[in-house]
Amino acid sequence: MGVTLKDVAELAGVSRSAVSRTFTQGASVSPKTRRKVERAAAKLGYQPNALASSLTTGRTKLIGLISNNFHNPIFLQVFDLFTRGLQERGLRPLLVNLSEERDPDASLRMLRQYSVDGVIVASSTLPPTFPRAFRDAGVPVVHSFGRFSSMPEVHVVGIDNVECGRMAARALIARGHRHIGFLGGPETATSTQDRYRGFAEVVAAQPGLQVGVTYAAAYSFEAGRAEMGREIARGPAEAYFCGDDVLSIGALSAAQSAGLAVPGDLGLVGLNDMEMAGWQNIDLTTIHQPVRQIIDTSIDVVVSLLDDAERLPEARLFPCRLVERGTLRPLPPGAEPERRDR
Amino acid sequence: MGVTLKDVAELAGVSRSAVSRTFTQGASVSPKTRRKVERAAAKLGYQPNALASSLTTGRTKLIGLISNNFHNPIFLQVFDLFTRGLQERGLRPLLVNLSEERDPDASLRMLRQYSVDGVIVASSTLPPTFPRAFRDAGVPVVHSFGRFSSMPEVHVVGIDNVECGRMAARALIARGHRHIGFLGGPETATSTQDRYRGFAEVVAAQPGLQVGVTYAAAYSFEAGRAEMGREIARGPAEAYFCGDDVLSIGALSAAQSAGLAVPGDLGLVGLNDMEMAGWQNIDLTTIHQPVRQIIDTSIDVVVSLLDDAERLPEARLFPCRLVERGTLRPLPPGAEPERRDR
DNA sequence: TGAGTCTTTGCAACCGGTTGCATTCGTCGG
DNA sequence: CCGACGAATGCAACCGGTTGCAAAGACTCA
Repeated sequence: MGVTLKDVAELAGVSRSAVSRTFTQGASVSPKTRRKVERAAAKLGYQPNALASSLTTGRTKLIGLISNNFHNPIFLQVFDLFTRGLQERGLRPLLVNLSEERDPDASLRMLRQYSVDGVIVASSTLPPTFPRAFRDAGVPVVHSFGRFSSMPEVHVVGIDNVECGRMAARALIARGHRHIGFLGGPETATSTQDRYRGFAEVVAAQPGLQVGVTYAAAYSFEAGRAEMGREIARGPAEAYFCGDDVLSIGALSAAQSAGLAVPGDLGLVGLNDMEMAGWQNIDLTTIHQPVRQIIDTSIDVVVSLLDDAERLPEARLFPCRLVERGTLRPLPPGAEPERRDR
Repeated sequence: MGVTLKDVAELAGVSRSAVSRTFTQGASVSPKTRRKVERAAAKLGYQPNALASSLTTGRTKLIGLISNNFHNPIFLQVFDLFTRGLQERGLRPLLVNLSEERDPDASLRMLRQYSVDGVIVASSTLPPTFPRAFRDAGVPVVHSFGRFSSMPEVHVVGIDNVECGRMAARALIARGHRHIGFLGGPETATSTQDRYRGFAEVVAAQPGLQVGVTYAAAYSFEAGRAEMGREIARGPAEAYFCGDDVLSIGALSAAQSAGLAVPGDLGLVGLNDMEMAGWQNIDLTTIHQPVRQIIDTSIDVVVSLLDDAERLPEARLFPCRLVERGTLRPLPPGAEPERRDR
C-alpha cells in the first residue's frame, strides 16, 4: 500500500541511507543525489513514516493533551490555541478526555504505549496526582492552569488564584459593598480553595463586613443558577465573586428570574473573561485570565523539556486584571481604584 | 529508558515471541508461560510499544480528528463526544486544527506520516475537497456534519439541511408571520446553501409572503449581531430563521439593544440546540440537531471502515426537531402544528 | 602527479515489536 | 510402551526507518 524508503531508493538508484539522509535535517548528501531522490520521491508520492523513524530516534513529536474540562466554553479556546500552537511547532496533539477518570494509571499507560514526547495537562480541577504520575514515569509534563506552589513538583503555568481572590474582594469592597459573598466552584478544586483563601484574607483585614460563602456543585451554568437561587431565597449578599464565568452567568440568570436588577440589587464578578462574557446580552464584569499567554508559555515549556527533560520544575504565573462591564456597579466617584500591591 | 520485550523475555526466561504472544489476542501460549511472562512484565512495568507493533500489523489505532470549527460552543460537545467515543473503543484521536487552512495536502501528508487508521472530518463548513483528498489517498474517512448527497463520494453523517430550512419556514409561517427572513451563515458554506434552499422552497409554495434574505459573515455572535443590526436599520422582518444558535444569540442581542421585544416584535429560530440555547437568560427557540447520534454513528462508520475500507460510501441522515422556547411566539390556538411530511 | 583532507555513500546493525515455519513438547489411544 | 497429533515454543526474517563505520570519491595544495 504505502510507498517506502526502499521504493524510492530503487527508483532513484541509490541506497536506502541516501534517501533517509535527504529527508533528515543536517545530514550529509550531495546536491546531485538529493535531486535524484527528491524527484523519485515526488514521482512516487513518498511520505516518510514518522512512527517508524520514532523507533530509532526515540521522538514521536506526539504530545498528549489531557483535560477533563469539556463543558466550559473557555476550553474550546484552550483547545484551539493548544492545537494551533503545537501544530506550528511541528508537534501533534493526542487528545485525552479524562472527564470521568479518577485514576491516572490508565491514561499514563496509554500515553506511554504511544510514546508521547511530552504531556500537557490542561485543567484547573484535575488533582496533582495526574501530572505527578507522568513525571514519575519520566514523561515531560506541564500542568497548565494548575495550582501555584513555591515548591512545584512539576512545571506549572497559570494564574495566582489567591491573588485573584484578593482582587475580587477588593473590587467588591471598593465599590462600597458591605455584605459580600463568595460563590465558589466545587470545594474540592484547588482553584476554588485558592480563590477563597485570597478572598477571605482581604475580607479579614477589613472590619465590619458581612460575608457569605457557598459552593456550587460544578463549574456550570445550572450549578451557578441553582446555587444563586438558594442564596436569593436565603437572603442574598449585595455582590458576589463567582468561581468562574459560566457560574456567574448561571447566577446572573437566577437573579434575572428572581426579578433582581443587576448590578443594582445584586453585583457579580466572574473569572476567566471568556468570549461570551463580552456578549452584549451578558456583559459580565469579570477577572481576565490571560489564556493565550498561559498556553503559549505551556507550549514553550514542553518544547524546552523535549531537549532537557531534567529541567527543574518551575511555576509561572501571569497577572490577571479586572474587566469592567455591566454586572458590577462602578466605583463611587472619588474612590481610589483598588490597590494593586505587587 | 523504556522496558522492552527483550527485557521481559530475559527475566521470564522465555523467547521474545512468547512475550509478544502473551500480549496479543488469540495467540497460542500455555498458561504456565503466560503466568511467567505476566509476572516479569508486572515487575518491570512493561508496556508494549503501540507504535512499534503498528509497523508490522499496519494498524496504529490512531484516528485523525479534523475540524476547523474551534469557535462555536457546540463543538466543545462535539469534541467531548468524539474523544470519549473513540477512547471507549480503544482508538486515539489525533486532533488537527484546520482553522485557516485552505489546502488539504498539508494535513493529508501529516496524517499519512502518522499512518492514522482513519479520519473523521467534523465540520459543516470544510469543502468536500478535504474528505475527498483522504479518500483518494486510500485513508478511510467519514465526514461528520457534512453535506448530504444521494451519490456520496465519501461516508457522510449528518442532518438534512434542506429539510431543516423547510422546517424553519413552516414554523414561522404556522405562527402567522407574513414577513419573514432568512439570516444565514456565510453564503459559501454548503450548510447555509442547503438551509436556504429548503426555506425558499416552502416560501415559494406559499403566496403572499414577504421574504428577506441576508448572510452573516461568519457563524459567530458578532456577525449575527452586526447583520441583525443592519436588518433592524433597514426595517426588519417579523421573524427570522438564523443560520445557527450562535448567530441567533447575536441577533437576539441586537434586537434587545434596539429595544425590540422578542418574540413580540421580532421572532427568532436558530439551529443546533446547543446547551447554551437552553440557558434561561437566552431561552432560544431552535431546531435540535442530534449531535450525539451523529457522532456515535460517525464512530461506528469509521470503525467498520477499519475492517472493510472498500465499503461503498453511504450518507446517513438524522431527523431534527423544533425545540420551542422563548424566542418565537407560540402557535395560534387552533392552528394545526406544522406538517411533518416524511 | 600524488599525498592528505573532507565529503559522500553504502553496508549492516539496530529500534521494538510480529509472525510463518519448523521443532519440540505433552498427551492420548491403541 | 510406542506412534500420532495438536499445542506450545523458538528461530529468524521482516515492518520502515536511522546511524556508526569504513570505503570511495572529490578536492586542495604542494
